[in-house]
Amino acid sequence: MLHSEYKLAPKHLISVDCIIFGYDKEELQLLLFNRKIEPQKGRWSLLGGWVNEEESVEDAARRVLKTITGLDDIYMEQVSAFSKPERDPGGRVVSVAFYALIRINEHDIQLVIKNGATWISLNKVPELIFDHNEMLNNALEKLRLKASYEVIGNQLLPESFTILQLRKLYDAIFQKKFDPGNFRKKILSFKVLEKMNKKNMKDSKKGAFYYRFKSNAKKSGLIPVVKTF
Amino acid sequence: MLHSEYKLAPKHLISVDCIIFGYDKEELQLLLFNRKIEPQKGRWSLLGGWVNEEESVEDAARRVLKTITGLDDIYMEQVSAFSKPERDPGGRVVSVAFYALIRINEHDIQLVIKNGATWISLNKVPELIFDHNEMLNNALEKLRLKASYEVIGNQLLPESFTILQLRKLYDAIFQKKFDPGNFRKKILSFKVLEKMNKKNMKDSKKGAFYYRFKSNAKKSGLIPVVKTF
DNA sequence: GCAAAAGTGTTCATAATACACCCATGT
DNA sequence: ACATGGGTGTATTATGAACACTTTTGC
Repeated sequence: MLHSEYKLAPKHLISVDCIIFGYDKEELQLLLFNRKIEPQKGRWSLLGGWVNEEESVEDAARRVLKTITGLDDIYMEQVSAFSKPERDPGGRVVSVAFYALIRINEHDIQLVIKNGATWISLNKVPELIFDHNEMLNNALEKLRLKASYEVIGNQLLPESFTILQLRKLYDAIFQKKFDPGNFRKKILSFKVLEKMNKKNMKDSKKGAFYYRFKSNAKKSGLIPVVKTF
Repeated sequence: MLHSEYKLAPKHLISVDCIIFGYDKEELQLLLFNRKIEPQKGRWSLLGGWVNEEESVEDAARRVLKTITGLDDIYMEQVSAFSKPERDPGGRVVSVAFYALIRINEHDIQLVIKNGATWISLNKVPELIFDHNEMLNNALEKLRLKASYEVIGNQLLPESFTILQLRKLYDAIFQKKFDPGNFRKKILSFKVLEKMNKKNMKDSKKGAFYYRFKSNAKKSGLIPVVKTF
């Protein structure tokens, strides 16, 4: 492109929308906002925000995530840009969607409530404004793809967790029941988890060892973690 | 977001950049532009263009692809949005990258030349302006992922092609040699190709049947076409 | 006859799947 | 005692990788 063209080119509003996933009560949860004021009062939406002059879309997403959850260093992945001219009735806005994974019990729940946000289980998600349902579906697809090829959970589960908890997370993500024995063997074969000297005595009589992600764990590349489709 | 906020929010230039892949001479080719004028004269770049007021980024990409190649209905996939504030020294521009697959012999080669574009083999790609090399790498990764999970080639090869041609395309994409027998069996097992009553007598003495993609072919989901990583 | 790709078949190693089975313990 | 998850083992099947082998035909 030419320098001279820069002044002539049209400018656009750019927003970010965040699909915020958490995990609680054996289900994937989504942080949603119920609009308190017109327009669109009472309708549900994702967390959104404008992109400022001197920031990347990633920085914008981190900024809005921080204002709502109080957390820095949230794990995020870009989903896609959404840009149909009519997607937002309020004006022509190009939005870049991100999904974020957060530990549901570590964020500032008061801050979240104050901001009018609610955790809603994935299979109870209502109709959302604009193209937010489409964004959610794209995000879920990306999350599933990621979970297929590497052991995820570090950003959704507590620091230490049992294989049962991890398996139930996978059950929730893929909406199917994984075989306990096979799942354990497969997950441990990746050698990204380390067994701790602590046992969870709450969820079973025998007690299950806690595991945590190794700090130096490398990713698996394209070796399937689970076969799901 | 609120209606009232729309007027206050900052506006940005948005561009699209296209990573245009073709296949010729047993190699993946990339359509690149050598700048004829200052600034950045002599340097190489991807095909880019501004996004207009009333069009989606996909429409913008299709539009610039059409002006350069003369083709409608080009196969495209969104790669990612690139938005570091300093990525373009000419100004703050958020760019959405797309990769496109085109049949290298079907486009208007005169139009391409007139526009100052050149096909360059993937392993001879020079340093590109801005973050265009990064865009290319992201696009290649996406293309490889796609080729891993479904039989691609419909958009890169001629309408009818031999298994040898398809295998060489895969060799080029993954920069490795696939075993002829195993590749044939695996590809045909997906049942997305149909054998034609025509033989290619050019590339072998015995002659190889031409195949083409079935028009109704369904995608494979997550069953690997080839193992590559 | 040789070379080179076409096309099929065979063998071996590895991985996924479906279970069986014993363990530990709170109730 | 028994129910429940923890954890390990195993038989069966499916898949991938390596490669042998036969076919065809232009040179």
